[in-house]
Amino acid sequence: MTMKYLSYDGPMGARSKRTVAGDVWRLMARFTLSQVQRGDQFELLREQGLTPGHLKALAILDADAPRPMGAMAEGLRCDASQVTWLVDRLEERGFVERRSLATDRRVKTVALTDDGAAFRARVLEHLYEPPEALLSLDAASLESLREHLERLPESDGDTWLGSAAAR
Amino acid sequence: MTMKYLSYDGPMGARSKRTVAGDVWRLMARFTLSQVQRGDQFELLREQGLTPGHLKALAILDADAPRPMGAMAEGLRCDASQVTWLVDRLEERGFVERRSLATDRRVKTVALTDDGAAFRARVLEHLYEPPEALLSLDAASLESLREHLERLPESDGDTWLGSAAAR
DNA sequence: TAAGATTGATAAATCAATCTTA
DNA sequence: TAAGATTGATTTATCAATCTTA
Repeated sequence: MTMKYLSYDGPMGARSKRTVAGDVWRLMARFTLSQVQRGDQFELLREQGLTPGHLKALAILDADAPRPMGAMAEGLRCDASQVTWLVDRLEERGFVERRSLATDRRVKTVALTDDGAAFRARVLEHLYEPPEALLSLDAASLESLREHLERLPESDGDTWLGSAAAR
Repeated sequence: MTMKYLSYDGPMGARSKRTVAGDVWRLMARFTLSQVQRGDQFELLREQGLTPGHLKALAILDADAPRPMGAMAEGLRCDASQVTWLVDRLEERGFVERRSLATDRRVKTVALTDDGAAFRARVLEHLYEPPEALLSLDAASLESLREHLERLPESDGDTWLGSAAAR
């Protein structure tokens, strides 16, 4: 409020809002990224010699609907060659299988196996476990956070685990 | 409330709190990671042919206090050899310089140059700019988010940009 | 020709030697 | 011997051919 005359972003409200948004972004990014870096979420994957990219690949597969590799690359926001590599590893472990598409023989689709669907479920459940640090907040704070975070716009696509490469 | 008798996490309060925390974690992680993946924050770095790891390295340097490479590896939670590589690139661009420590000639410290300090400031400022999506929330929501996020415990160390490698 | 998947080349990370100084 | 930095080997990503089918 004391900076009213220093603002050049427009009226006081706008300046203040941007500042608060900056604080929120810094706090949220710091917390999330330092938690992700701890990597507890990826234990199960590492046991299998897989990377966070493989989790992302599993996450965008649907047990009932084999998905073309090209569509996976789009969903993962990564290069087609990376999908080749990811699917190679997943196939070696018996989590997915490639199928040829009868209607267009250029296309290969990727289908989850039963093992793959089970592993996918376990690893996603583990991923979604809230970090201990969050539980140090009281119930009312958590409710409030949920309420406001729910208002954020959806990011387009299904890229919430970061690039296939990111960890 | 309808699940009271299914809970095995203890009293209803505990079960409910963990569930809410899970929602918060999912919402927060999804938002943060999809924003980071867009990579707008790293434009300035890419122009210089540098990676998010280099930003992290710059971020933990202090213009007034050269830092031993070993201490950087600790701060960055990465291998010493990665620090060698990061500092090589930063030195090529004139952003830092290696110095030998007179009191222990095994140690090399890394000092920001004037150019490095200026670049560090620009790039951090850019990084801290809140994403547009956050500004779609109203001022009251943002204030509430800030208030509650501020209660989160500090992550130990200064690793908030993720591993030196992560993007 | 172009679309879709793969292979090969390079970049950026981790892990295991190596080399210098304490 | 051990600590600190570097170099080399391997893994995981990106970018540029290549190979097959439409």
